[in-house]
Amino acid sequence: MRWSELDQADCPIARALSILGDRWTFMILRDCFFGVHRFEALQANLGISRTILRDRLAHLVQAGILVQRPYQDRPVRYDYVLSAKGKALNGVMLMLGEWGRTAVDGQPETPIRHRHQTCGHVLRPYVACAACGEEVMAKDVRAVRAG
Amino acid sequence: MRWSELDQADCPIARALSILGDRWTFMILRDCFFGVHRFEALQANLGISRTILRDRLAHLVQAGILVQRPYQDRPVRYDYVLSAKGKALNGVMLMLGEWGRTAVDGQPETPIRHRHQTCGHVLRPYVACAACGEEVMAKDVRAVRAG
DNA sequence: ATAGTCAGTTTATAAACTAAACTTACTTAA
DNA sequence: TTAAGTAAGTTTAGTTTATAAACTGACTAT
Repeated sequence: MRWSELDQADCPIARALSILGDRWTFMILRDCFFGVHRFEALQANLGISRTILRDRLAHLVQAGILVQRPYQDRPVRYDYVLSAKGKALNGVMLMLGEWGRTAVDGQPETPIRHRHQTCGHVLRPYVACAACGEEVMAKDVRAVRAG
Repeated sequence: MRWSELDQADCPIARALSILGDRWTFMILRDCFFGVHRFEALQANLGISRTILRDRLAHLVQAGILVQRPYQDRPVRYDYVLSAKGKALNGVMLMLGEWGRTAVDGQPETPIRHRHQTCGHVLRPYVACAACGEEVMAKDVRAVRAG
């Protein structure tokens, strides 16, 4: 099976990954969350090849995750900024960073990366259930398979 | 820059992605969360090539995310099951699925995939702050860049 | 004029992926 | 006791993708 056929899958995780699941797209989005918005800055920061960056940015724009916002004319140059759909990835990003800190590095107390502005504390994100507000543990989730 | 150099990065998201960020690893883990544990089952279910599956499973075992648990001898055959480190990805998986449902599909009411056993409701996961318990919005997170 | 910036495009080369057949080590049914 | 079947790979050949580095075009600043 080709990766490009994955958007047909009967599973929201598969469809999400058909957009985000390649080697650089997630990293580009991470930079967008950190305020890096321009081609040259992304290329220099990620060390990605320019060909692939062009390709991935075009995909993300087409998927409605990034939006091109011109910041000059003659020649036209764009900032690549997160749309609402892109900003909706915030939760995924936070949990991915938390996993990297705690599970991969084994040390949650790395140099501060996020602060929760509303309460002022260093952010330790966790996933909660909208119905009961409790933290969702893996063992308490009954997954129903369908593709 | 090569993808393989990414594990050196000074960012927990980058280090997480150096393990998970290729085209199939996340899909393999999704299947593990859904209870698919064997080579043939994963291969048939994902439609991935056997060469890549072998490679990715070996990587995940080496990274301590999956554990091989023998289920027969002569010849030895293994189940690939999630370790604690692997189970810690639960939050990432849930948020990724939620993003797929709401942002990509635009319809949160797809056929039920997860139920929260402790409260009995269909799971609508969100990311909360451990300090204040409030939902974490993208605008309320001050990200400090460092690589 | 000359150099510099930004966002690409082109090209040759290198790496990764796919599909399909093959291998090993068994088990079960005829 | 041969013949199929199962499970987990490995091998091979061919295709697809990615990389690095140079090049292009449209400007701006000195």
